[in-house]
Amino acid sequence: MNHANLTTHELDSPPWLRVEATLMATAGLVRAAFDTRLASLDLNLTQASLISYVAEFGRTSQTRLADQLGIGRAAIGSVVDQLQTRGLVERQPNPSDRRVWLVAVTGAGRELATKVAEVDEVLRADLRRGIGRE
Amino acid sequence: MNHANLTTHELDSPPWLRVEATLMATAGLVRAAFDTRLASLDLNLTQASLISYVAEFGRTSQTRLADQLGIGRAAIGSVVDQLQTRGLVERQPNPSDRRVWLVAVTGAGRELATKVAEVDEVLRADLRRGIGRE
DNA sequence: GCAATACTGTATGTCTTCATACAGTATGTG
DNA sequence: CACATACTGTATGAAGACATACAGTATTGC
Repeated sequence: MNHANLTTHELDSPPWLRVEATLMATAGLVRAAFDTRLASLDLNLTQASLISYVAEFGRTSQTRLADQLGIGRAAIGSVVDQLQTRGLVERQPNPSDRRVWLVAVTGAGRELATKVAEVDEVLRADLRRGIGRE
Repeated sequence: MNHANLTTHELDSPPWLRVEATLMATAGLVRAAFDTRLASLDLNLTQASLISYVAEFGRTSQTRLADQLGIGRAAIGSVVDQLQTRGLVERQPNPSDRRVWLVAVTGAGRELATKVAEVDEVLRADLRRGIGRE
């Protein structure tokens, strides 16, 4: 739907900031590919990463999530809000530090995480096979 | 300044969407590295790419620029606005098609483009040498 | 020629992220 | 204990990009 002309960018184009533009474009393509495939689960890449991480490593503070996912604390808060609204994760207080929330995956969230893992596996195989030109 | 803990993300972390998260993080690092180095020219990566492209290939329609730079037409319009305000590029009418603007680099823009090329060369060398862990 | 179709650039609203500032809580030092 | 300092999560405003819809212009088919 939104990746109609994803292949328009010419990777064999001349050297005006070629390396970086190509990398950025590739990253965009990968993100788009994920978003497309995750759309059936109604998740974007960030949300899926967060759920996957918590499902695998258990309750995690938001600051740690921010570090692990490579985005800021403010952004993490908003993502947790979204997932919490949908009942996929929940915030639990940390008895030993009242500043932090421990983000935990719910039953529904754990279920969804397994589907995310399947999507991940398929797409990774596709990438390895070298779909298109990435 | 804004890349204080860029290295916090652990590239050797477990396999929860590892490949994609790493790629996205790396792209972010590269973009950040460019933005930092281009900040002295008061340009971001998109603006620099646009100027470099036009400086090298001459007058170009906005749609073509959008395709080449891998962003949408709406976004290109806004970038051209910014650069035009600063007198780095200008919009010239296309006599044979009154729908399109031909974006051309000005004298000041061409001058700046050479500096962008220098920054590009330096950073590319740094990347090749494998600064940090990218 | 004329209608239907396609294309260009712009306007608009939304989304995601960032940077900054802040209040509340912990921690370390004297 | 009191104070300064550091840390956590949130609020806020900005930037950059997207998708969509639109008006104006070209092009195509009849």
